[in-house]
Amino acid sequence: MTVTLADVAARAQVSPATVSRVLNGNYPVAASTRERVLRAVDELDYVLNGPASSLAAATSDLVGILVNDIADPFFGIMASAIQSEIGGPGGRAGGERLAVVCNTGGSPERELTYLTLLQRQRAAAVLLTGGAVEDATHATAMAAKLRKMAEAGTRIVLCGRPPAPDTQAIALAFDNRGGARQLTEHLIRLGHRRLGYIAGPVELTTTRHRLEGHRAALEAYGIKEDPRWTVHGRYDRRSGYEATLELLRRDPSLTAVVAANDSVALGACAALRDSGLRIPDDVSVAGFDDLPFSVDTVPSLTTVRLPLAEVGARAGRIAMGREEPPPGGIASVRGELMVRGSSGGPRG
Amino acid sequence: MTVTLADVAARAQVSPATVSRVLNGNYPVAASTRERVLRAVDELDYVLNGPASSLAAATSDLVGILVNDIADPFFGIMASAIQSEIGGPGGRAGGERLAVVCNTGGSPERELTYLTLLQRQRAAAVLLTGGAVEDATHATAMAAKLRKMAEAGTRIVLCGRPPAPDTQAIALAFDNRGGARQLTEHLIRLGHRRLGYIAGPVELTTTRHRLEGHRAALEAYGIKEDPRWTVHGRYDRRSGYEATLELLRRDPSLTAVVAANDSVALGACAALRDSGLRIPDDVSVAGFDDLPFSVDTVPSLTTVRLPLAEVGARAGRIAMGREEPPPGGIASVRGELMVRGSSGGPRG
DNA sequence: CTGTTAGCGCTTTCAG
DNA sequence: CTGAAAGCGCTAACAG
Repeated sequence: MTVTLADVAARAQVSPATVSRVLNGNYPVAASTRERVLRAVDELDYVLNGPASSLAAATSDLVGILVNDIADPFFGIMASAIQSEIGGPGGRAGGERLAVVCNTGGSPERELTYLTLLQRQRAAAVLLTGGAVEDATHATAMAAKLRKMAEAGTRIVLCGRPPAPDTQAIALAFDNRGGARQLTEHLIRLGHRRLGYIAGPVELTTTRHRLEGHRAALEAYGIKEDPRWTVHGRYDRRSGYEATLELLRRDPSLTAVVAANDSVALGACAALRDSGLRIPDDVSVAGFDDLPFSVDTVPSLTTVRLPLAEVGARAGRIAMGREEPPPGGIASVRGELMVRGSSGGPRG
Repeated sequence: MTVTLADVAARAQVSPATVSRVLNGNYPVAASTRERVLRAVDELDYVLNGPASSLAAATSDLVGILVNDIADPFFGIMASAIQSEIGGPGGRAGGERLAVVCNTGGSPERELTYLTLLQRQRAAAVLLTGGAVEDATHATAMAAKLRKMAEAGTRIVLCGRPPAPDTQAIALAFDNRGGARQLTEHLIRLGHRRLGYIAGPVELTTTRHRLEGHRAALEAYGIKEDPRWTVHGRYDRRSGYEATLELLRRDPSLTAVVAANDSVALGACAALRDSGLRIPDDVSVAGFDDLPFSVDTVPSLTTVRLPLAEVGARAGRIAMGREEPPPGGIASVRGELMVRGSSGGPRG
């Protein structure tokens, strides 16, 4: 029914091995023979059987990219960059690699499930993007799984995610702490002393690091933090809206709101406006990431730019073995403070 | 080295066949036996070999989701919804399905390549999202490939994409034409007579349909279109910015700008502001899709809401055979006009 | 440069 | 309910 490599071989009057060789292009074959095989492939409309090929070769062309939220451009941009470096020729069997992105939704279970699925497929590489969930049990399970996959020959690269202990996985991490600190210091230098902070979900490393950077800045300037000034939420617009109303309720005298990321900042701006407050005249707002829309908000958003595409591309190349990993297997990538219209001196 | 099903069988003192049966759960096995096998699996830390399994069974748990631009929330939202319906239990071998998204970048070649890759993997289903490229050659190639995949047992579902002729693929299409028409009619009723239109790439169905709807509205109101009023670009912010400047250059008397989608509208707003024009006092702006950020722009964006998540979820269920396809295999999903602050009566 | 020969690890009749 | 045996379609030594 379905045409196999043997059919092609018969038609081209060569052995199956030869067909395999021209298809994989990793072995010398006479030009005329290749020609004949290729023609047969074409005439028969033959498609290589991936599973059979992977089984025999004990590797596959699958590359998995795990993201926390595929609907968030933060991940989309990284994933896109990674894929662009992986998609090209270079895999086995005809060249192309199948770079696929898996959406964990931020759930540790789904993350592990996807890894298992990828492990089953004998994936060539796996890239994990964005913050990790901080939970001892989960971290242990992840480390064990990653180690096992690495042993089985799967390359593991962490992209925009902190290094995983007990795993010799390559990590290109963002300096969230440093970026957050810079951002808050900028606000403090403008004269702000009462700053609200909208943090992400408590369990994420990204959340903790950014919050730590924020607090380090406060401390450096001798500002004592009021517990009412911090609210936790999710990394989305809606959460930013609600958290801002909550902050305002707790302390209407805040002069600045620092958001966990740009989407949250967007919601914060909306909440402030709906509360009759002007930005930045009454309250300054700052985000994080510098997503594409951030320059277009009104006023445009002060934020920390993360080189998402660059890091994604680099991670992709490292995963493909086309670029040297950073020394020690770990690199910290800094963000860049982008001062824009949403931040100004405090009112009064 | 790597533990196989045979190892598990030995340890559990049963035959490989039995292990396979408990793993796939599609065959009666005594509870006590199952227990023993599961324990062995656990103790040995056994992971099913996907390729081997797929080869023997002639199917796989892979489900592919093709998107034009993974960095665009339009696709991210659909992909996320699709995955949430597919990820769950229900696949072979332990339950989970591997739902993966493939980024074509809008390139016909990459689209075809991904399909071939998915075809090789004997994917269980493939979902194609967003507009299709209108090119006779490509359309033919696509149709042929889709047909072949369908014959091989792969379910094909088009999500937010017009039906593919000569393919009995299920299609859940968006009524882009109707939505665009409504939108432009809204503007016309506000009094606008000179409307610029920023279209997407010419080759996409989405672009053509939206433009047709826009023109139908103009015609219905007896407005003769000036060729200078239409500019083509890409579906992103940058393109919207540049196209708007171009429109303004061509005809400074425009009172409204209709954008191909919300991202483009965002760029249009920025360009208008940078040109010293107020929205909507001097120029009204409208987008399409109603992405999450659109309600937060200033002024908030008048647009057409597309039920991306709902359609994605439905497509996912249909692909999994958990929901009946629409009658005739084709459904047209309407958008909803969202009138917001960016549209008002023309100046003067 | 090309053919032959064994499997890769799992599923699935077919018997019991 | 369980076991034995025969492949699934391809790759990779190993010889020529």
